[in-house]
Parts: sequence; structure tokens; C-alpha cells
Amino acid sequence: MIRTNIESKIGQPLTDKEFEFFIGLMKPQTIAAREILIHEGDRCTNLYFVEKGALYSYLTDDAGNAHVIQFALEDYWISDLYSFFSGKPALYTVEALEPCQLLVLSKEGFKTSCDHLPKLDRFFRVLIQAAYVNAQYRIARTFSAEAEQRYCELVETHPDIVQRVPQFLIASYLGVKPQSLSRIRKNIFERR
Amino acid sequence: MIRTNIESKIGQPLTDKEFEFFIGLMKPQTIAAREILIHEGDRCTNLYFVEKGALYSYLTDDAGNAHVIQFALEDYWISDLYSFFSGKPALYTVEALEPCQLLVLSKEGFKTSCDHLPKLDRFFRVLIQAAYVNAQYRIARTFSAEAEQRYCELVETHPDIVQRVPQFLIASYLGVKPQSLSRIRKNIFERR
DNA sequence: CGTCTATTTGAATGTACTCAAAAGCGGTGG
DNA sequence: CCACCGCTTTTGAGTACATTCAAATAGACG
Repeated sequence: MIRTNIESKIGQPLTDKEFEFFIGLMKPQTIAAREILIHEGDRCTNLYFVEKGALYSYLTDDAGNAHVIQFALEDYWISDLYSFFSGKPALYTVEALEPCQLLVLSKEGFKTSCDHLPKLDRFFRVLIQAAYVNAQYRIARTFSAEAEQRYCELVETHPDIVQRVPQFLIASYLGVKPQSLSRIRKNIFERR
Repeated sequence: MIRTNIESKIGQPLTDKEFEFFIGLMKPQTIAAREILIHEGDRCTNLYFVEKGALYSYLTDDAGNAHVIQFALEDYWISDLYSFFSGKPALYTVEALEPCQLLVLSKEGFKTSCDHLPKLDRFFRVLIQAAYVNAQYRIARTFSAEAEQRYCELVETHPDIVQRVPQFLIASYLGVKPQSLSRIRKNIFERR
């Protein structure tokens, strides 16, 4: 639910009026599994809220290898914020893992809601701040913990993601090869 | 110069009036080399602009190892944004590498400037968005490029940092041990 | 000058990697 | 409904890179 998602992030309820105004700015969209929502290099002018389904974003390096940046299940927001805010070409590709039901907020809708609803302005601030803090924490963990420990933490904190996402994408997210994650899992199971 | 720093980030000039108002909200502060500006675990209620000197932020993991998150030389902003925005204890320690001359913006000053100066509101948005994009890019590079290449890129993009910061801190920033960075550098020089 | 810290170097170890191939799983069409 | 195909996952063997432990050298600061 997008309403509770917003309310929990800002720590206060929205009035019905505020919510109606905001939701009126969003458009529903459905996409099929494997369909690409944002192409790396294209301009990304929307924010996407996941009502149903699963997506992920990734970046392709010089050697042609893909690196998973983020997963987004129900109740997550996903986009290429760099492109969205700067107007420059997107750094990432966002692709659906399953058929998805999305709510789309355009740049204009974003501006309108920030200008007219202080709570929404606050919400989006909090959203990107949280994203920033997560990114920094991920960097720190990547350097300070072995892949096995990072995998265990992911299982603890996001069991839903581990369940629904193919293992080779989890491996990419953790920064190891699929073969390595397979061995890591083997080790974990053998130890119990 | 803080004025040009802001103007370049928002892509438009500030009027003298706007700048005077903003600069009036900031307080100068000087700290000695090795002095700690923000202690991990304390609440961080300020943003710091570096007028002169050099600082860095780091995080200490469960095993007691420090991991460098960010460097800040002249014309950089530094803080623990997580703590600053959430009001929770800081995740990072910020320490001076050299004697520093700083400009301090308190949380109230931050709010006042965002409320009264749309350009400053925009500036801080851009600042954190850029920080977020950088963090994501750093994650991607960490996974897709070897330490040697990442070191070379750092030398290219931030020669000032590489010059002024001790090597073992650069190593920590790159996610390798000081011994490894020493060997990496040896390789680079031998090849030329 | 001497002490403390940073950097370099050496040798052995470990973890993740590549290449390669087998096994498992899911979806499609006959 | 089953057989086949493609893709994911697992496993094996050898390799590469960074790590650890340890010690020597170099630099900075008082």
C-alpha cells in the first residue's frame, strides 16, 4: 500500500485530501516479465512504485558484465535517480523479473506534489536520504565482511528477495560469481 | 569558495542578498590535525564546509577495523548525513587530517536556508543526490574493476586527495590492505 | 638524533576467479 | 502428458589476486 508506505516513512498520517491529491498524480502501468522499464542511456523521467511484482536495476561495465544495483519488490520505489534528477541519460537498466503492476509518478507529478504537499516533499527527501545511507552502508559491508556473511545478512533482512530472485542475480548483487555463491550456500548448509 | 561551490552546483548565480543571508547562518570553526569532528555514536547536528584543510570519515566494523567512507578537502562538504537527517547516532567518525578551517551549518540553519532560499533548497537536494549517485557508482566500480584500476581512476579524478592523504587511508578507501596498495603501486611504476 | 608510524618487501595461505562440464529445473510444443 | 530445450545451479580443477604474518626500510616529528 502506497499510503502506508509514505506515512510510515514520514512518521505521520496523510489526510484523505492529501492522499487523494497525490494519488491523482500517479498513473498505473503494467509490464510483463523480462520487459525493460528503463534502458541504460535513455532519459528516465519517472519514479515507479511497485504495487505488485518484482524488478531489479543493473549496470553494464566496460567488459559487458552486468552488476545488480537494487531489487524492488512490492512496496518499494525504483528508478534511475541520477537520470531523473539530472535529466541526463540513465546509468542503469531497470527490468521486470515478474509481471508487474506499477504506479508511475512523472517528474511534473513529483514537482507538483513536492510544491503542494509539504509531507510529500519530506517523504521524497527521506526516501533519497535512506537510499544514500543504504548505499554507503553497502560499501562499508562489502569491504568489511566476506561474501558469506553478506549473503547471510541479506537472507536475514530480505528473505523475500532471496526467495523470489534467481540466485545468479543475488550473486551479482553481492559482487561474486554465481559459482561462488553456489559454493557459499553449500558451505552454509553443510555446517548445519 | 563556498559561493562558487553553490552556484556551480545549481547552475545559476546567487544574488548578493541571498548569499549574505545564507552565509550569516554559518559559523566558522577551526580544528587541529587528528582532532575528531564527529564521533561515531554521537548525534551529528551540523553540516561542514571545508574552507581549508582535509578530513575523512570512517566506520569501524565488528572486528575493529576502520573503513574509510569519504575524504573531504577544500570546497567539499562533509558530515554524517544519516545522523543529521534522522537524528539518530552517527554511523561514522569524521576526523581532521590537517588543521582545518570550516564553516558550520546547524540543522536550524539548514532548515532556515531551505525554507527562505529556494536556490539553497535546490542546492542541498542536488548535493545529496550527487552523493547518492557517487555511492552507487562506487559500489558498481568496486565489483566491476580490480583495485589497481580503481586506484588509477582515483589518481586521475582526485590527484589532490592521493597527494595529501596517507596511503593506508587510500587503501582503506579502495577496500584493500596497505600492503596490497603498496604492491599495486609497485606494479604500476615497474610497468612504465 | 631517536622514536614512532608509515611503507615496502617476502613467503605462505586463502578466497574467489576462470574454464569446463554435469546435473537440475521449468517451460514449450508435439 | 511427456520429451526436449534452454537456462540456472552445482561441482571439479587449476589459477590469480589479495590476505596474513613477519620483518626490514623509510619518513616524519619532536
